[in-house]
Amino acid sequence: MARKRFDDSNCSVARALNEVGDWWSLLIVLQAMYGTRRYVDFQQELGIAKNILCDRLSRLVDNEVLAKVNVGEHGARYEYRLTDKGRDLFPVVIALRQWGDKWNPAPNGSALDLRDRATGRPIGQMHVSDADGKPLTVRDVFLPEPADDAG
Amino acid sequence: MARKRFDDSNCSVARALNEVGDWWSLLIVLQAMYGTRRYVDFQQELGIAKNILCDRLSRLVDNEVLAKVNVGEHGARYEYRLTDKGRDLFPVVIALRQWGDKWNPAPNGSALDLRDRATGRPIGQMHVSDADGKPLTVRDVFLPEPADDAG
DNA sequence: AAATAGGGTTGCGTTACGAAACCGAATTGG
DNA sequence: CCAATTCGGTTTCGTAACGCAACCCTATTT
Repeated sequence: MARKRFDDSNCSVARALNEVGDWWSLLIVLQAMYGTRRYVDFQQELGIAKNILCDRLSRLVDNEVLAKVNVGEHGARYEYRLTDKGRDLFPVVIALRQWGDKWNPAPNGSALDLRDRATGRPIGQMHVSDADGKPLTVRDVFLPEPADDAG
Repeated sequence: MARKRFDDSNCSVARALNEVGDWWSLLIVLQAMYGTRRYVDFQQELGIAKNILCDRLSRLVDNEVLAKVNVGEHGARYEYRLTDKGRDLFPVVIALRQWGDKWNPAPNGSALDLRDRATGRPIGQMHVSDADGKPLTVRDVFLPEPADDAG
């Protein structure tokens, strides 16, 4: 039986996981945010199998998270670039990173050190907040249940 | 060959995905945020196979995202409750939800409507920001590459 | 001409996933 | 007290995904 998919789910989290909810896709997006654009570079830097990389890249392109651009002068040379949709995953990736740093610190103790390129200052901790910026926890928020299906 | 795992990865995103990076785990956490605590309720509300649910629940318990509590009066009745670590996934889930709502709106057009329980006001859009709250895009931030391995 | 790099595809074995069946303890109903 | 149902799983089995290695074609470099 096919792996469950949630294209038609009423829950946007489920639909989001449908596109980037597997082991590799978010890591590829992260790597793209590091500046990686070439197939071979993704392959070497992530240590991912080539067929899996092909599959994930084309799926991300299908979902318009990445754009495949032919940059070859004579023949074909491709770049996979983040789209606006892909760049919009930035908060997701950073939230995951901060969670991982907090609860599963690196074995070697190296800390998160993301900084504003312009000012050199570290980025702030992400939080859910109301319109005024007041932080909200899961208990403060009313989460309407989805209508009927998964998630 | 075994599915690649990233327990020892130098990248906190990879380590985070190691714990909640599969199809179901985040949906289970989300469901727990909705208030679900019982095995059967997870099973029915998510439509997940029982063996997969068992596996994911015990893995989430192992990773201390959920806590398994025996609430039985006479015999054994269990509840799976979010830990602090699990509740800390709130920004991740909300960021994913907002991304999904923006780029893959629900087929039926129903919008996100998360509100502060106290004030009744909707929650704000999540963003990466500097210490003063100034929003930062992926281009504004210097992302140090991990030392050597995946992600 | 040979070697190398880029961007894949194909085969094959192992692992994970999903559905359904089954199971023992606990609870509920009569 | 007995039967049926609920709870929280485990087992079995077929399919899908993953990971590796090998191969392939084109283009560039030596």
